[in-house]
Order: sequence, then structure tokens, then C-alpha cells
Amino acid sequence: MAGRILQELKQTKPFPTLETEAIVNLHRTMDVVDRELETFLKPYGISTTQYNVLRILRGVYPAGLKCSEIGERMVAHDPDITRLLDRIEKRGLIERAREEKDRRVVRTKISGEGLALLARMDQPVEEGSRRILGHLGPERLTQLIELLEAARDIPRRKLI
Amino acid sequence: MAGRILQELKQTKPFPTLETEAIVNLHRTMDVVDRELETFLKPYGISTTQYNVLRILRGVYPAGLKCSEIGERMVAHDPDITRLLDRIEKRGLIERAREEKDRRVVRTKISGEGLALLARMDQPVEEGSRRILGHLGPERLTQLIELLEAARDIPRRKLI
DNA sequence: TGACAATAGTCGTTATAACAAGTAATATTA
DNA sequence: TAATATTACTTGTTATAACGACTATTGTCA
Repeated sequence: MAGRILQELKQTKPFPTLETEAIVNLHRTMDVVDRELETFLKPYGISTTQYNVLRILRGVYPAGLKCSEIGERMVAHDPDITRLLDRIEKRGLIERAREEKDRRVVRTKISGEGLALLARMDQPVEEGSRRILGHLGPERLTQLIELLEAARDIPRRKLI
Repeated sequence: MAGRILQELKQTKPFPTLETEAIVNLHRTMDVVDRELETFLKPYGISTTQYNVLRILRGVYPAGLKCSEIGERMVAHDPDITRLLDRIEKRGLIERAREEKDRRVVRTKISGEGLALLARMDQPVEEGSRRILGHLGPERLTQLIELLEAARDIPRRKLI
């Protein structure tokens, strides 16, 4: 069954290595899953990135986080937290305030409106996730999670 | 070891379901791998998307493909093939020509320059892939590929 | 054949991502 | 303590993605 992606992508030449095949499969699966997930988020008017930020901020509520901390915790690295937060703030889902002690820092908190939005989304998102990956079953899901974790242990390049 | 991502993302609350944990892991792994891969492509001045298009076009060389066919074969869905190809054409890596038989169709072919670029990239990309995922070893790579393929078999939503 | 539908691609616009340079506040140290 | 470095964020700019409307060409069928 491995190699099925060759059909999906209508290529005939096999992948040169298992590693490239895995990377392409990773990319493609991510694309399919993410697209599917977006259809669940779209009715609420936020992107997966924005949703991720709100989940992070709910996790530390009632405290807030500084921009750099949000960046560290995000699932996918984002090079421009400032404007990402700008957009979320414009919808009233977060509140920002400059720190008194260290005036370089801007602390971001999820707002009541943001909490309410997440509360409404929890059920649909959970159901959506089950619809997207539930067919794998707990055993294969656990296996997949472990392999993905292991995959991220990329050995550091030798610095000569 | 599953659940390690909670530490990485500095969250303490566990995921509500295995499905959501898998989705977050998928996203995060994809982000890490893609970012790593980009560092290998960047010296050649093209994005992963553009690289993907060139690989597709080399696969059918010396024939070409129409836009819609390119879209179908791409690893990640792209909503605007036209301007994606515009950019690649601007660098002289592809050639486009309107079909005689069916004048609605624009056929795209990889150029000599495009082929030369890919040829130069083949080795580095393969080595890069091995550096990114090689530590998993063939057995776990095969397992991962199979699980990712299975994950994409999302059951069709019942249409009532 | 003429009206309508379907197909193939293009373009306008807004949103977001990526990269680099800039500003303000705080920390370090000679 | 003044000069320098570091940190934290912001802003400018260009590139790319996303969404929809639009144009041209071909197919269908009453």
C-alpha cells in the first residue's frame, strides 16, 4: 500500500528514497487534514492560526502572555505575531496592554468574547477532528503520534 | 512518550482526544520538516511549491501539462496556478503556449533551464531529506508513510 | 443553429506570510 | 555612568495565498 501516493499524484517514477516519500506524504496529508479542518473553523470566521493563538491564551487564562511566548507555543512558527494579534484584536477576541514593569513588553489576554467563541467551537472542533482522523482508531492514532514526535527529533547538524 | 508535544507547546492541559493530538502533531511536524526543507531549497531561490511544480513537469517531460492537470498533481492544493506559473516563467524555468486544438488550454513545459536547475538540486535535496528524516530508519519510515496514507482516507460525509 | 451550460484560464482584491530594517526600553560593562 | 548590547516589539515592503468575479472557448441539445 505504500507508494499509493504515486497514483494520487499521477506520477509513475518511484520516489528516490523513503525519506522523500515520507516528506511528500507528510505534506499531502497535512494539506488534506488542514483543508478539512478549515471547513470546521470557517463558519466562525477565524483561521487555524488564529484559533491556535486563542487556544494558547485560554490555556493560561486569566493570565496573559507576551508576544514572544505566544510565538514559542504556536503549533506553526509565525514570523509576524504583531500583525497576527492586530487582526485578532480587531475582532475583539483578545486584549493587549503594555507592561508597567518592563515597558518593552506587551501582554496579551483572551477577552470574554474570545472565551465565548472558543466555548462555542469546542464541540464542533472535537467532532470535526473525530470525523477527520477517527477512522484510524486509537491504536494507529497513538502510533502515528509517536512517529510524528520521533520525526521531529532531527539531529543537529554537526558544526564541524 | 506520546504527549511530549504538551511540553514543547508548554501547555499542561492534555488534549481532549487522540484525534486532536494527532492533528496538532501533524501540523507541528509538518512545520518543522518544511522549514528544514526550505533551507535546502532557498539557496536555489525557489519555494517548495515552485519546486513541486518543476518536479511534476520534469516527470512528464518532454510533454507538458495544462494548468488544471498541474493543480491535480500538486502535493498541496493551490488556488491560483496562473500566477504561480507566472512567477516560475519569469525566472525562465518553464515555457507556456496556448493549445491550437482547444484554444482554452495553456500547456506548460519545463524549460532547459528548469531541467538544469532540478539536476543541480537533486543531490542536495536527497541528502537534505535524509538528514531530516533519516534518523527514523527504514522500518519506521515505512510505517509512517502507511499511516499517513491511511489518514488521508477520510470517510465521505453522509449526504443525508 | 442559437441559447445555455460547462470548461479553462485570467484578473481584482483582500488577507496573510516572509524578510529585513527600525524604534523603544532595559541590561551590561568598561 | 556613559556607551554598547540585548530584548521586545513594530513597521515597511515584497511575495504569496485565498476568494470571487470575469473572459474566452467549446460542448450540448431543444
